[in-house]
Amino acid sequence: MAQITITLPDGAQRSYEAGITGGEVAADISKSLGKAALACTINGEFRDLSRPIEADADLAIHTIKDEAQALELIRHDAAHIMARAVQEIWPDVKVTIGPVIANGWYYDFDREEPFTPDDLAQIEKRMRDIIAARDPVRTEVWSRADAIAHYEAADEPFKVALVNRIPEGEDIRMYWHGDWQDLCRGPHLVHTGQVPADAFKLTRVSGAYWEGDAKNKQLQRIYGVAFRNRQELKDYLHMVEEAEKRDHRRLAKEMDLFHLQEEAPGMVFWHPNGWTVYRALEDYMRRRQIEDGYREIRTPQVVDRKLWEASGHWDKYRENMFITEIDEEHANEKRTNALKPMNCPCHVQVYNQGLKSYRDLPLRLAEFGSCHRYEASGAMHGLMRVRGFVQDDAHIFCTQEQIEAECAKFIQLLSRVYKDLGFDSFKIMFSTRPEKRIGTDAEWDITEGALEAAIKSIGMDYEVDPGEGAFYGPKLDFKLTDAIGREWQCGTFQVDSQLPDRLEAEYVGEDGEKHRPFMLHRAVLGSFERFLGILIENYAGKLPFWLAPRQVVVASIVSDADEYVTEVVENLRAQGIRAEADTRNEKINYKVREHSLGKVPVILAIGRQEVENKTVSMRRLGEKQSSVLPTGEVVAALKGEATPPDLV
RNA sequence: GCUGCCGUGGCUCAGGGGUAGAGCACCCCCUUGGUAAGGGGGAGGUCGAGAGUUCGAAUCUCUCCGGCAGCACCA
Repeated sequence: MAQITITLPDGAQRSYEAGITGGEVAADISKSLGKAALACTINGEFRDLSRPIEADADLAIHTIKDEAQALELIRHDAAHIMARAVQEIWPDVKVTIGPVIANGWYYDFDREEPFTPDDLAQIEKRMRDIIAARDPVRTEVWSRADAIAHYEAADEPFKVALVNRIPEGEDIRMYWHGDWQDLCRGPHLVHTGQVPADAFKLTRVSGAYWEGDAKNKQLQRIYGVAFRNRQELKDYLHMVEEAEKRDHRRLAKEMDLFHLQEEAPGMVFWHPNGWTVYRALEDYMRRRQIEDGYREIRTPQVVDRKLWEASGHWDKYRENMFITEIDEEHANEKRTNALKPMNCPCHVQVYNQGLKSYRDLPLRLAEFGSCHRYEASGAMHGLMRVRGFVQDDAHIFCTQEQIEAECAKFIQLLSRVYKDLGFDSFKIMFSTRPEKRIGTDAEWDITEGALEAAIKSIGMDYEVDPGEGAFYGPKLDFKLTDAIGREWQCGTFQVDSQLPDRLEAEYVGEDGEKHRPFMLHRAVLGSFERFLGILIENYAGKLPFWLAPRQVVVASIVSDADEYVTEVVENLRAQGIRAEADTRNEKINYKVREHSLGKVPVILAIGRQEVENKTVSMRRLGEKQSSVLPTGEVVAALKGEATPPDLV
């Protein structure tokens, strides 16, 4: 038998007979490692411990201490154990796929009856039985024909489809524990007892389409989460709770920002507090854009279908549009209008008024454009996905040569804005021509080429997202990362030669001839509604001072202080600070609690001493301590803090 | 839109075939109290809408509307 050399991560080398397995090496190194081993990495490939090693190799043995590998294995095996539990309880349920996802896994089943919460409890219990049985995991490589024959005999049509999809040359691998068997790439644990019985939880059920396609059959998906030990599971569940606390829908109630109601699904009723934040953000954006050479315009919201037919929206986008008709009884003319879902066609109308010269380009037309889109009922979500919203939209009409400079200028604006709003990093995605598109390949070559040249010249990293462009042109999408690591796609920059063509935009060039301009669609925030949702969640409601709806509450401790409280509020307001008095007949504890829950950044408490000394007792949100300071000093300091970042 | 769950006073929620309950908020009274809920009293709901079953429906059934979670969608 040939001898091979196994090199361990610390550089140590050991000699074994060819065909030895990772598990045997682990046991040979030490008895305890043999027991603790979960899986291994052979020459960089994540493998079962039972995989024979036929030639010299680098080998790493993984135990529960290797977090990434251990979690992958635990979650993956938990998925299999769950599928087995389900089939043991309901033998007629068909299995499909069960991948590992963030924090856990899911498995899709084909079953007529949906799973109920009681079912979940029953499945969990059966899973613990399987774990307690410590069934060894065994694997074999099968031929495609055998695998298909097996799954046809077992009446598992989805597995047949999966086997057929495995590329030629790749192993078709079967796994067993107990009598249960599944098709899987692996690797898996050594036995089912290595999944911690007290560190997983089935979290929810939902429908999910086979192959993610709404045209296909809907399956029943069960989600689970799994960790290495009970504490990690507890920590995770705690984190989920914390994330729920920063849900903008919940905070909106606590802070009295806005509400939604049945009569206008997906349309926001902004309350005074929420609208104050909205306006602070809008005013800021307006200043930033004007500073950057944009001209602001305003275009109609209800527009005849003729324009949408010309732009292509009637054809490509109608199912997402609100269509309006005038009541026949009263109308003496009959026309069909649509609420605008986008601003671009209207902006071209503004551009088209009067003959444009190359000297007018680039022309940057901005609009905080109110748009309406008929979103699927299940898509709506607080402020994040609404049917009526306002974009910080603008269209730049320019020549091909100007695209690069405009792109650079836009990214500079976007970086500045994100930074001002508390987001330090963002990712750029470059989306190229999609399957369904208008325009010729030659036109796409031009727009894609121009956009990629622009992003390259800026020298920032970007990822390519093939086929994800808009139907009229390629785009850059900008994804920012929030305080708890979630990514949000907000900004966009799109190159379009189609719409200027369809709506016949033109300019007179140096040569005296008429030319088509390019049109750059761009937004920094995306929609104000959504961006405010992101801001609220990012700051967990504790908005920066300049954005806070109520910046200061001045509260009296005794009613003798009421008069001075009013005076201080007037002083603050004179400096443009959003201040309110709280002279209610309540104790200071009560007032502090209420305004803290309302996320007011600064509370100024005033008692007899403060009145006497012309001071205030200042307490900042989140701090336990308060400090007594001269009123004038506090007003001046807060005035500084209230200044928006672009005016500092 | 699809699957599941949910819809009770302003908010959070309990109840559940015999015509409604709590806490908080609100109003009134007492209390003037130093940094996250002082005390007492009062008012407030045809239980999402419509239809059906029943002697009787908020409670059971169906349809619709809305919400939540996920899926699909997000040019």
